[in-house]
Amino acid sequence: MVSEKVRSTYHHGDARNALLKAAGELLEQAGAAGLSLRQVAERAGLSRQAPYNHFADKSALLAELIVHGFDQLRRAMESSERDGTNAQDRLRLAGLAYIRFAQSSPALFRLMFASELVDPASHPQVQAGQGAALAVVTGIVAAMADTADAADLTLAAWALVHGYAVLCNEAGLEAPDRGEERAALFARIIAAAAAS
Amino acid sequence: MVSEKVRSTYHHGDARNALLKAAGELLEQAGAAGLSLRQVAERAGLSRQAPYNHFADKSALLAELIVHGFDQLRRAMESSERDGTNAQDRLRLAGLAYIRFAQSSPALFRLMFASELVDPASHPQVQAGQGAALAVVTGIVAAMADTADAADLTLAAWALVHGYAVLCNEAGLEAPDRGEERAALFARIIAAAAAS
DNA sequence: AGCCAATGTTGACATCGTCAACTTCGATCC
DNA sequence: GGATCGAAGTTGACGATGTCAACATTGGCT
Repeated sequence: MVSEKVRSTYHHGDARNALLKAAGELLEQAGAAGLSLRQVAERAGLSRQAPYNHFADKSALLAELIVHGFDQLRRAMESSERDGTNAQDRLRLAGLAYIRFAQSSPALFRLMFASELVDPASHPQVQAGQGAALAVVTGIVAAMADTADAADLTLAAWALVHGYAVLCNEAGLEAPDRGEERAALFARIIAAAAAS
Repeated sequence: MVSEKVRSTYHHGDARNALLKAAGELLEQAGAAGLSLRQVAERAGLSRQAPYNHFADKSALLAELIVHGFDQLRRAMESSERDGTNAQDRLRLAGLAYIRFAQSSPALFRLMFASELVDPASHPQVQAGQGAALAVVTGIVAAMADTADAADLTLAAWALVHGYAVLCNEAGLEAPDRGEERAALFARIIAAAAAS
């Protein structure tokens, strides 16, 4: 099924993508700390050192995974947000997409917000990805509050959903099937704050 | 200043505490991933293997640090909460204590919510510490809402403050000196939700 | 005085990230 | 078409790490 075909040529042909794919699989399976470059290379059918032909070092590879993750997250929020009937509903759907993303890719989600492993400051692409994802939230909240409060409420909305997602994943806050009602609760809270 | 006194006896006398202290220092300095047991032992004036006389393995040592961290956090929230003039003000102060804790010990705070490094499920003491800290929030929020909404709002309050703290530390959300106004904002939001 | 469990130490091993040096190949120029 | 050159791939080596074993030292109890 997967690209397990034995490499017949000396050159791989698509090593970079193979490495990224292998890394993504190992990430969810072993966690970011347990992910070793050597295992990634082996799973991609390459030697230990091969990753260094395509990435500066381990954190550069992880940074690519993170960028891809923020892309997925942004797209998930954008596409589900469109189905909302009003601003509060759109915020609810975006929040739900955020929570679902964190639930379905917990290790990637953790990595995306682990500045210790991959410092966004030294990987500008990561910062850009974060910014693009946040912009979705900003866009929705702007429609709910007057401009004076929009920044505060955007921050609160992001913090609320992000905190919930983190606490569920890391502290076992509550069962994963509560996501839907929580997204509704959070949207209601932000809407109430916008109205007051 | 520190306990740098050369050990004259074969037995250290207070090895366990010395190891914990050294680990705590190295944690903030090198991060949880960069903290090595061997460095901890060396800093405590012991040999590589000495930690294994007092802790089952590396994660057991980290678990102890975490427990101590939750104790600090709970105490900080409890003591500042007492100065509040009403429920909203008490929530504001507890939130501020939470944010300040995350700012002053970022590596410890990260470790406390990194289930990948130290799984709370396999370290019951960690879970207990988390629960005790959360109980403070529960106590405050209970005074703001009728019992039907209390659980929802407790969860929201925790998520809001935690998310903000995480995003500041990990994503550089905003400058650390905004903590005070943010705590006030968050308390206002929860109060508004309780009233609606 | 003598023993024993707690505590401390060094030896050894597999694994990891990464630097160096070498090999192989495919595209480009005469 | 054959030489060439850089990109891509490979193995060797090193220091660091967590941890298992085996051994050394000691303080307290009998």
